[in-house]
Amino acid sequence: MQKIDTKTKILNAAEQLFAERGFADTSLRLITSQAEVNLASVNYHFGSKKELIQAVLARYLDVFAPALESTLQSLIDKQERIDQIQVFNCLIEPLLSLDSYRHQGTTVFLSLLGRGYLESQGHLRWYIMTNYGKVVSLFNHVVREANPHLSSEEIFWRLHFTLGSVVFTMGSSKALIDIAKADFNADVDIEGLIHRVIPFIAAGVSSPAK
Amino acid sequence: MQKIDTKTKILNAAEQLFAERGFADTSLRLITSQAEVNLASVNYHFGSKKELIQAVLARYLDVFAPALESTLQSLIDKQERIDQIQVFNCLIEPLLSLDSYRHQGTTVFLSLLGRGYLESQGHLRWYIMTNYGKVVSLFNHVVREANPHLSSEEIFWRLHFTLGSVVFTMGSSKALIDIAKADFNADVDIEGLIHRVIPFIAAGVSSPAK
DNA sequence: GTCTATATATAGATAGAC
DNA sequence: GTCTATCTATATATAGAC
Repeated sequence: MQKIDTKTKILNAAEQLFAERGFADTSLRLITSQAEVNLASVNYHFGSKKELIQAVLARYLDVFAPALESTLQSLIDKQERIDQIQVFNCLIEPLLSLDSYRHQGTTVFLSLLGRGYLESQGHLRWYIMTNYGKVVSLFNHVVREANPHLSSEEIFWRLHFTLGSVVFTMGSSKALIDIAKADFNADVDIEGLIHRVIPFIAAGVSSPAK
Repeated sequence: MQKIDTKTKILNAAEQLFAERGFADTSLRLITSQAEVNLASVNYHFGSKKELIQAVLARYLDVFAPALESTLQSLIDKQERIDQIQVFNCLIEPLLSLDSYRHQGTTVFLSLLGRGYLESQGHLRWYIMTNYGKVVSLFNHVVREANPHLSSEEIFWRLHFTLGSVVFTMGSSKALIDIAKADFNADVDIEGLIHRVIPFIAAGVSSPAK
């Protein structure tokens, strides 16, 4: 049994609860009792609940953003002509590697991302563009290369439709996986879900302009 | 100036605030001050915040569900072979008619739906299936007819991806429309957004099975 | 049905002993 | 760094006068 410091215990408990219940519905008392630490330690280590939320997200983004940048750069370096499906395949490994980084890391990260967008009234979007704008731009650029028939604006919208599919599904993935088990006797895990959603969004993004 | 009763004033204020800020972040005090009614009237008319949330959703679902059922039934009656894009076109009129039913009704409804799914930990899903299960099943049935190459399970997942695209985009539509204006000098309204998302989800849903 | 006043619970945050 | 105890604000909900 390794010793985990208080700061990490708080982050671990907070990310699970935030992902499951959302930010507003998760009190500091719930987090600290789950983490088995003292209530006051949250403010000591993080200053406020808002800063705790940022720290939880940053821990994932600091792993995910460089990983995605790396797979995208490999794709760019490898060949001239970039194929649509390859672009989205670039997401798979960085997303799934979060599952070995943290228990259920992929689901947690995507849930947090979705909740952050919907609950924070735009603050998260600003935070991500400010701190991780480089890889967002790179992803945009590569999608554009793969879809020369689409305008920047059309790509802007379609990438948001994509984001919606992914974060909404992952945000309810626990419930959906249970339903799939009950109704279809199907065992789906997060990896299976990602492999289902990639063809869906790839087809949507590269569909002919209206 | 027509006279609006207290109950309706509360519903009108609540739906706007719930759609913009989410359920947990919207207090009864905020609702009643916006509605210019007394705080105690919420409990008098609705019993509790939870029942108010249900009433807000029910007001939309009671309009939307029969309208969708009607357009789907027309499609079934009209012809033998059902085309994929026609199925999703069945959504357009029932969704847009909410905009004349209530100010920004389409956006509000889809925001509430998305937030309900993500914030209520499955209660809303149960509520919808219990009270409006008939039209959900009908929609599922028609999608299946239009996509005989897909299994029920595959359709189950793809319709959730679809739902995610729609509710996530609409839930942030105000911010996204602002960004589109700033970055692309594009004027997009809710109708334009729906006409953008329909081809996206239609392509995704009917894409070849993996 | 609508109001004031208040009961009751819970939230985030902090002071100060150890 | 960690604890107990507590401050302060705000939440939902209700009792009872009008």
